This record gives sequence, structure tokens and C-alpha cells, in this order.
Amino acid sequence: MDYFKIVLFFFFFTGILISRSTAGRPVYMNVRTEMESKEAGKELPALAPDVEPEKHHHSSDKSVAGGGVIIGGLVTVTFAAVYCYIRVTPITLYTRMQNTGVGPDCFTLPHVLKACGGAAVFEFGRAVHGHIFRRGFEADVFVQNGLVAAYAKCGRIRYARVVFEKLGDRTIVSWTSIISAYTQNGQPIEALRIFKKMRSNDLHPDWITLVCVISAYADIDDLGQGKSSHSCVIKMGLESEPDLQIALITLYAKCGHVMTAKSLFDETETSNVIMWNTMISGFAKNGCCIEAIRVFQRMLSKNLKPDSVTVCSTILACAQLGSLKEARKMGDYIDKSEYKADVFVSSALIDMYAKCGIVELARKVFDQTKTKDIVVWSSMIVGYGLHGKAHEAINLFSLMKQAGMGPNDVTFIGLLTACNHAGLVEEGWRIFNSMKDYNIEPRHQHYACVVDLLGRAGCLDRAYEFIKKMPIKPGVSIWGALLSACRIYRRVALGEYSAQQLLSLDPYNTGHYVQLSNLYASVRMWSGVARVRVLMKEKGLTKDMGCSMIEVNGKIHVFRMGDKSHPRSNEIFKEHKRLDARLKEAGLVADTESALHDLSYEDKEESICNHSERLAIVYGLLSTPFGTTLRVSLVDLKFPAKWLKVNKVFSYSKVAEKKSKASMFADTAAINSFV
DNA sequence: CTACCTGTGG
Repeated sequence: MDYFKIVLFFFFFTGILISRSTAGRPVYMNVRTEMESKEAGKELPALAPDVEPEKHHHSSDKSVAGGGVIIGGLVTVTFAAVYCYIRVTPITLYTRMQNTGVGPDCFTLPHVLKACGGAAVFEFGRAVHGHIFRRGFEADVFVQNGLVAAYAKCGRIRYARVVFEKLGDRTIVSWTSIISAYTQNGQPIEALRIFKKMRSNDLHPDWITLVCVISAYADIDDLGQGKSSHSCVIKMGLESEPDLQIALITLYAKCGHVMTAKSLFDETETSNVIMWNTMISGFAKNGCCIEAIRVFQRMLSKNLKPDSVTVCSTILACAQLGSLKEARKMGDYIDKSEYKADVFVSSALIDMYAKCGIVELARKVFDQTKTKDIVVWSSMIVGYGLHGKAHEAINLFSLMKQAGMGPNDVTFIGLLTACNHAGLVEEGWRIFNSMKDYNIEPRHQHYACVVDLLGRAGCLDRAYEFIKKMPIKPGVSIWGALLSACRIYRRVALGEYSAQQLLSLDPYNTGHYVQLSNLYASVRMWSGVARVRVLMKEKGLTKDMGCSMIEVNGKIHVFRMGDKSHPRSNEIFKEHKRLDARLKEAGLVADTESALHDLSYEDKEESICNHSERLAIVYGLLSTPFGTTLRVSLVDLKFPAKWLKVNKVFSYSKVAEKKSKASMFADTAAINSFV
């Protein structure tokens, strides 16, 4: 930062100098033409005018009369500052060096290559590669290692590999570079293969190699191999190396062993921000949202300065927790911080507010975001989709196109789910078909959205035809969508077929069995219900319990099915009974579940499952004034029940299904208006 | 020269 200030200061004076000599000439002309021409820094105005002063004058001979020295100076300084921020890089300096005829050597080139990686400028990297070749540095290991890394950072793994393969004398850094090249480009298995090859060449990993290898094991969720790397770390006496601790914490968190990750973290008592970030995101990604937020708060209380990654991870935790109170607190914190201009932070905030039920606040953040990238736009569109606001999503999509931003595949998932929730079949179909106009290949999820869309609308045959014509092999989510549509519309034959496909793909998922069982129950085929129960028993599956959470006055209340542990339990059950009767009176009986209500063991489970969310809603109705919006989340309890404490904020929660959350907003609104 | 933590979808 200090360096930056010095450069700015320098610019101030050179700016005045230039403005004197050019009498208000619009300097931004230079900036623009230069930015437009991709020729990286053929001219470098104002950086060192004492070396090449003429360069500034050649591009624009048209002097604009008037303007004045001061204004000219101010304009210059402003643009110079922008210019400095955008332009002064090792790359520009390198180009400049090329122009002055000073050749690079094997000490400058690695730095230049590092910069190529950082800015992910592939073409420039190619050019440098050419220079390296011409100047005969192909044999220099340092330079070649740099090339491998630069290509990897530009996502050109092939080029990286070619350079590596041609490398005669490989050092440990060469091997590490190619290994990390593969992990960075999402190919951890190939990375580990190369690691094994390296070991068979009797080369020992250094600590950075270990960081890469551990992160590869984390990527493929191989805790066993990860643990042996951990013992390797200890054997080599590297366990106090912060970067290795970070890699290990990531590994354990990624594999679901959050407590191991936490104990590693606690042992360090570090002030390393990245390690704190790792811990926060580790908690957040495991659904331990409150723990994540607590770590963040502890960080603040220790006067450690969070960076933008810290706040992004904490916002993610708030979003998953679904607690409006925490979300608001975080929002206020960001508002006062320097991070509100960060695109990553903005998109995380938009997502958070949408998931916590306030799409309007999400929109406010969206509107306040100056530079909107595709993720910001998509987050907002997805947010509208979550709330079933299809028209808002579609309108925003047109605005996005007007702003010249091209959609990506996630944008379309947002649009399609929005149409799903709003039941806009034809609109969704049209949107799906328009994907090819943007050169976006529909992926599995897009097809699943369409099947869901058609299925929910009752067009089951059309959905099935669609599946048959798909260019990809239908997977779990597609058959799942079809099965659930079959359950709604009681199409046994097609449902059985989908279930067959589904169970062969994913035999250990309880949800599929339950769906099939409910389908049978809805047409009173009790033999089918029994058969499914046997199937489940064979596989040793039991139906896991649903659990709902509601926040009232900043306190989280959790209800399990048939739960009587809440202090106001009696009241809640009484009210629930009363509402149920009134709902029935009004003919508002739950649709498919009604068929299940009169008989059978399975049915009870099914209705009980809904119970937990009903209990939460009833409690919300009892304890808030009329007109309050209730926000209920489904909680997936993969943690033991002892961690769950009703009427108390609890630590280990995971919001299970975002989709059902949206439909719950709708249900709650309906009940609220009815009562 | 090589590495670790961040945002939308599932």
C-alpha cells in the first residue's frame, strides 16, 4: 500500500508536468486507446517521463484549447491514478524492457511469468514463451517451472504438461508445479498419479509439494490417504508450518471431520488470517454455521483484521443458517466496512439476504453494487427464483442483457427454477430452448429443471419423451424429478419405471424409497408400500427424521416431528388442532398427503414429517403479531439429537433443501393470510 | 520458480 501511495504521489507531479506541457489535453484518450488496443503497454505515459518523454505526445497531436493547468492537472492525476492501478504490472515493465532493447535473463523471466499467471493472460504468456525460446532459455529449470505455473494459472493444462515433459532436469519445484497445475484445474487424480511417479523416481516432496498433495486428497475426499500425508508431515517435522496446517484443516473439514479440523486450529493460536478463513469456511461448509460465526466474532475480539475472504465465508454461514438476525448483523457490519465494494462480498450478500427470506434487501445490495459481474447478476436471478418471483427474475434477465452481460449456465438454472416455482411451463420451455442462442450447452441440471417443470405441470408424457430425446444419460435428479411428478399425479407405471432407474443409480438414498412408497400409498396399493418397506429393510435404511427451525425474536426454535419438548408445547398442539380443523372446513386439505391420512404405518411417518414444519409455523403464529412473515427452514439432522436443544440457539444445523424453503415461504404466507 | 482460504447452480 505504501508503495502504491508513493507511486500516486509521483503521478501527481508528473501529472502536473504533463498538463503543463499539453495544456489540458485529454489524457484519458491515451488510456482508452491503450486499453482498447491489446498491445500490452507499447506506450507507458507518465511512468518515467525522464526516460522517454516523447512517447506521450505522439498519439494525440490535437491539443484541446483551454482547460487550464489546474483542471488539466486534476484530470491527469485522476486518470493517471486509474492508469497506474490498471497498468503498472511486471508485464508492462517487461514490455517496456523489450522495447528498450534490454533482454530479459533467467532472473527476470520467472517474475514475468508469475505475473502472467496472476492476470491469467494466456496470449501474453505465449509471447513470453516465444521470447524464452528465441533467447535460448529452454534449458533453464527456473524459467521452465515458471512457464508450467503460468500456463496452469491460465487454465491451459496441456501447455503446462508439454513444457513439463520436455524438461530434462526436473527439480522438486518442477514436479510440484505440474502437480499443482492439475489440482488447480480440477484434476486431482492426475495430480496424485504424477505425485506417485515422482516418488517412484525417488524424489522426496518438500513442504509445498505436500500442500498440493494434501489439497488433492481433500478434493477427492480421501481422508485415509490424507491422514497418511498428515503423518508424513509430522515425520518430516513440518507440523508447525502454517501453510501445511491450513492444508490439513481444509482436508479434515472437507471430509466432514470438522472437530479434528477445529482441534488442529485451536492448537495453533495463530494470527494468520488465511488460517482463520479456512476454519470459518470449514465450519460453514459443514453446516456448523453458528460455530463459523463465532470464530468470526472471536477474530474480531482478538483485533485481527478480517479480509474479504473472511467476510465472504461468514456471510455464507449466515446464509445457510437462515437466521435473519445474524444476516442483518452481518449486513450492517459489511455496510460499515471497506468490503462492500467487493464483488465477491456483494454476491455473497445478495445470496444471503435471498436465502434468509428478504429478497428486497438482496435487491438493494444488488442495486448498490457498482460493477456487477455475472455471478452478481446470477445470484440475484437465483434469489428471485428461490422466492418464486419468476417475473422479476425474467425482467432482471432482460436488464442483464441490456447491460451487455452474457448469461452463464447458472443464470439459466436460476431462470428455470424460477419458472418451476411459479408454474410458468411455456416460459420455462422457451428459456430452456433459448440457451443455444447464447452458446450454452444445457447440463444435467438444466434437463432436470425442465423435467421438473413439465412434471409439476402434469405433462408427464411430455416429460418422459423429453428424457428419451436428451443427448445425455439421465441421472438421479432427472429420474427423481419424474418420480416426484408421478407421485403428485398418481402415475404408478411411469413412477415405478422411474424408481427402478433411480434405485439402480442411487440405491442407498432413503428419499427415493419414500417417494415410491408415497406413490403407492396415494393409490392405496398397500402391497407396493409393503414391498418398498422390505427393500429398505434389506438395505438397512431407516427414514431419517425431518426437523424444522423457526426464528422468533432472534431466537431459533427447533421442532422435531411430534415434538413435545417445547415449553409451549401444549398450546402449540391445541392451536395446531384448531387450525387443522379450520383448514379442513375451508377445504384446504393438504393435497397428496390427504390420501395417506386415514391408514397405515407409513402414512403416520409421512404426516409426522410434515408435522415438524407445521409445529414451527404454529409456534410462529402464536408468538408473533398478525401479519408477520414467518420464515421456516428445514433442518437436516445428520448430527446426534443431543446437540439439538429446543428453544435455544443450537450449533450444528444444516439447511437441507433450499427449494422446499421457497415453497414454505409461500405456504406460510397462505396460512398467515387465512388465519 | 512451486502452495493454502472467498461469491451464483446441485
